[in-house]
Amino acid sequence: MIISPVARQSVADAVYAQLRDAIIDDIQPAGSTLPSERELSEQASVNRQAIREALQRLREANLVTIVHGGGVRVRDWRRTADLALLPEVVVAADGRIRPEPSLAMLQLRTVLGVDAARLAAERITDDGVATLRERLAETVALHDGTGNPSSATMIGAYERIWVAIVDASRNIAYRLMNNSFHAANTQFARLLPADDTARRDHTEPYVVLVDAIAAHDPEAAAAAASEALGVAERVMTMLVSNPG
Amino acid sequence: MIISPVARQSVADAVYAQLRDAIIDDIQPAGSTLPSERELSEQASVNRQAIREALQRLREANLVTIVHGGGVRVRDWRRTADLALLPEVVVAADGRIRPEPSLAMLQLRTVLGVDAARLAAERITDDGVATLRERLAETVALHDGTGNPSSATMIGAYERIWVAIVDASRNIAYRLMNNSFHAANTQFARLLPADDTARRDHTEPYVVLVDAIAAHDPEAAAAAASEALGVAERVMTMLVSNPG
DNA sequence: GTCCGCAGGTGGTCTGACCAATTGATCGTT
DNA sequence: AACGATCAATTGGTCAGACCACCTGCGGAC
Repeated sequence: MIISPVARQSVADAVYAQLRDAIIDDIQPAGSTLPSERELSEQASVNRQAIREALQRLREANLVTIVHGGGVRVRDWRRTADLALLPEVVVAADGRIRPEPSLAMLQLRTVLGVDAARLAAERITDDGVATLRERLAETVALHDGTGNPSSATMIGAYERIWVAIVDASRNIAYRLMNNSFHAANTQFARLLPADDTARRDHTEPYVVLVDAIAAHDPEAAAAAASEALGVAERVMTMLVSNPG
Repeated sequence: MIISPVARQSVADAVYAQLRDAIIDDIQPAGSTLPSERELSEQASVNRQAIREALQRLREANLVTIVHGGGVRVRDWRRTADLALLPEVVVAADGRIRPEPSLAMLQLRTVLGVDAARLAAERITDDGVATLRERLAETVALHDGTGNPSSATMIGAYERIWVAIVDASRNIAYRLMNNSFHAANTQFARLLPADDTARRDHTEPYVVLVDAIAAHDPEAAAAAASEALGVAERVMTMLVSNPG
């Protein structure tokens, strides 16, 4: 038997997660003031330093403002937080997937992916094409093989194709954005049922996509990307809308 | 005379900024190990707690991995950091604008803006239209007025139009993304020359854009958004390419 | 009534200690 | 010599208590 590694989270991590979820879930509404550091440390039975680390991270995430001598105020995260919060938003505190933000994310991913593919077709180098074909071959092999890859393995394989595409687009903003999606996808992979449609073969549109990019055909690449991501979007939409 | 408020930053903030810039600038390359907390605190002549807060924030930003008893390793931020880092990337440690990431960001903003406009045209409510027209009127008034608004004021006015559009698109991912752009724009506003083209009147395409969204015409809205953002992109491209 | 000043509360910094995990050298066994 | 168990040094994690810097609001002086 294989046991999964124990998730060790520090005290500060736990405090941070609690406060973050309370803010996202509007339990601690925007504009309200958090208890003082000393009070929080007493409530949580932890040292004040741990509280401080958590609060500073909340500030980094633009979830609160901290005023020296004043206090800690909750901000309206919808108006201040950035995309880094998305992976936390798509999963509720109780571990369930939130349908609405999830679909919003998939929509954004499609738009970005289509344009990244277009850009990649314009800018890709010979080395980039080689890498891309390699990633595609690995993904196809996973489906053809006699093994029984997990859905997380499959999602990872498709993600690596996209990493290669975004790399080829030579746009650091697209790159960072793709990293945000990766974090959110990791959340999904943990939660989706083990035997789901993610393991079915969706490689056909990717073959077309890679060929279009390699041929330096931006419009064809965009169309193929739209197709490839549209499939994923529909699958995920279904899974998210009626879980289980 | 009016003096600008002094930027008070805590020691932990200063440490964080230093380490972050060292990582982004590859002075502390990916894979390398940072000095121990005790050593850093000695080097910087600050408390170990301040060092810890900075390191935890670096971890939050996916710039380093921390292993209990192991050490602090620098990650490849291009592959791990998310869009929240973009505002830090567009401005170098010495305060100068980095052209390449800046153009990448503007490109991404155009793609997202066009799609947000399309979505807004489909989903906007009557209340949303009213808010949008109000924001537009405020921006137009700034140009028509006899006052002499700063470029920061103008940038803020255009940003509020976009906030209204993104709100109307009812997509939380687009919303968070727009917040990331706002942070980056704030950086720009601080650095751009006081008397620049940002203060010129760019409202015409926005009038068309708002009308198209109000008329629930997605394609016209997308075209107008492309026009409006294209202008901004060209202006910024010029400013960024040959500063001063 | 208005204004000033002070006291109490809040975040920011510091010191020093101990706990927990990793690492690598050491030493013994095979 | 190769391997493995052991242990000490190193590093991150937590804790306690103190003091400084800043903000706020109450109360007294005017």
